[in-house]
Amino acid sequence: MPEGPSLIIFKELVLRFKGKKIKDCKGNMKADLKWLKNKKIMDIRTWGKQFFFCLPGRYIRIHFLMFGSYSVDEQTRPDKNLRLGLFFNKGSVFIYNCSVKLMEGSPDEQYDWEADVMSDAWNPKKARKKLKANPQAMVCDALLDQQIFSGVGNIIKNEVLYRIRVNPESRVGSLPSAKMTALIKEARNYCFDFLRWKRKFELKKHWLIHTRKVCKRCDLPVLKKYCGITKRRTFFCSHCQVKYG
DNA sequence: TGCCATGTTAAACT
DNA sequence: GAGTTTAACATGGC
Repeated sequence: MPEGPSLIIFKELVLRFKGKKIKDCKGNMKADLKWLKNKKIMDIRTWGKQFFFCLPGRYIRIHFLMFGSYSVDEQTRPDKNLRLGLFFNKGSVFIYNCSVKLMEGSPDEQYDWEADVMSDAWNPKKARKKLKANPQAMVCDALLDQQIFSGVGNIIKNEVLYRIRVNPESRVGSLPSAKMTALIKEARNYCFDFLRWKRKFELKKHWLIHTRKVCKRCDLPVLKKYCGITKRRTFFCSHCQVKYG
């Protein structure tokens, strides 16, 4: 669930509640649930891996973390682990196992939409500038930096680096200009491929390196290592992916 | 069956 | 106080 493209699918699923009033709400989230009652959903947005129900003067921020899940128009009663359940005149949204917070203001004032790889406002030049500001960072860490590539997660990181043939432990500042361009371009491109495959429930089928044992290009064993300061699971081919810096 | 993981925050350390 | 490590969240897949 958690990576950026998956949030787009969720957003599309609940978009019909935009403009609707919350008739009732339930759940164990740490917030004043009563306040939500009778509030109108002014807008529904995402920023990377974060999801927002915008209300007058406040917004609900949902982060699905690693295991978060949702269901829309569930026919049965929500189970006891329900974090947040919103009931409308027609339909409902249930959220489980995730971080839910009621925030002041509007997400518009608080998030840089140009950093969201799934957004129309995505600004590759700005990403390049941010990358150059921290040249000693490893590319595997840079791709997971939500301030630069909001929405990119670990699977996307691995696949992007394999696509552009760059070793995950390369230093950002040592990348040739063309590779830097490819990095930024593919980070977004892959997210849209991810989205397309995810819709068809065939995401895994398209993984070229993530969790694979053997490199598809050269047949050598794929390396698995917990790279960078993020120490996330990283799969790569040391033969096909060039190390810079 | 048990371990591990698409993620982030905050507490608990040094 | 700073930077770093660990715990917590909780479930499905292998």
